[in-house]
Amino acid sequence: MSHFGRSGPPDIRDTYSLLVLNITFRTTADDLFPLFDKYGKVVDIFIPRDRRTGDSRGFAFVRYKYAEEAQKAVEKLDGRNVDGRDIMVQFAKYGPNAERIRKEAGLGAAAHVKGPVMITGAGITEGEVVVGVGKGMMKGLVGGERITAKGVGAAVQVLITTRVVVEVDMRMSEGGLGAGQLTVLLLFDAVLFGAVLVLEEGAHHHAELLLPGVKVQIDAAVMIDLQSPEVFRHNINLLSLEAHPHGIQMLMIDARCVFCSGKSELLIGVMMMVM
DNA sequence: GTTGAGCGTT
Repeated sequence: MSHFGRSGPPDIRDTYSLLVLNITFRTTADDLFPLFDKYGKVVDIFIPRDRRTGDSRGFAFVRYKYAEEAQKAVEKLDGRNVDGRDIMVQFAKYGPNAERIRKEAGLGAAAHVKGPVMITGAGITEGEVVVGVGKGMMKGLVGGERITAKGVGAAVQVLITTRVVVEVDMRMSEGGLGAGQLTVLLLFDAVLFGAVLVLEEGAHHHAELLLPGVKVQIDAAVMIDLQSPEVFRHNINLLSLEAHPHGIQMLMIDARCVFCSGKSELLIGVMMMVM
């Protein structure tokens, strides 16, 4: 028997569904459970079957309680050989929760503005940061919206799950800061986990990452014009960036900057291209 | 009893 009593669809609210393709026609939910449960709380496994014959249709839906755990399972299990076949694991795109989840991902781009921008130093008062997420966002999401964060310290996380062009534009306003601008331009088509790019002061960074079938190039240029460069620091971390053979595309960025100078001009461009 | 791109049950 299954771990999940098959008396109709369970409560699927607040769950994250993975589609598991290419399983054998003999594979059962009980076979999959120990595999997937290693990476998080699996709340349901459903293997669609032929109405008439009851035969497996060769794929499964595995539902997790938490998105992070589902993501982990994708990372760890996609491509894994199970019972002689290489399974494909990806987020379910057309299920009942798919729309909600896509929205969450998009809203996350906005909502993950963790903290406020820090503006300290002589003659500098508290300022304001406006973070705009460009139009490239998936439709129905936060495209074009602007978020304002006030306070101290700035961090922006962008989580995207599809091909998209994103512009994150942070502008300092008021606060005696002079001109400060951080522009992050992302152009990507694929994802690649664990890539970390830290830009030190004045850095010019170029990295190439090669994945099976996908070439990702990351270009970052930093131009700084500061009166007092020594009091300026910034970094951009590509927290996660995954090129996925089966279509899951995800990128997470953590961009921070600290302006400590009365006059600063900063332009950071990060470009990723898939060839 | 076999097969092999795909997205969902009571």
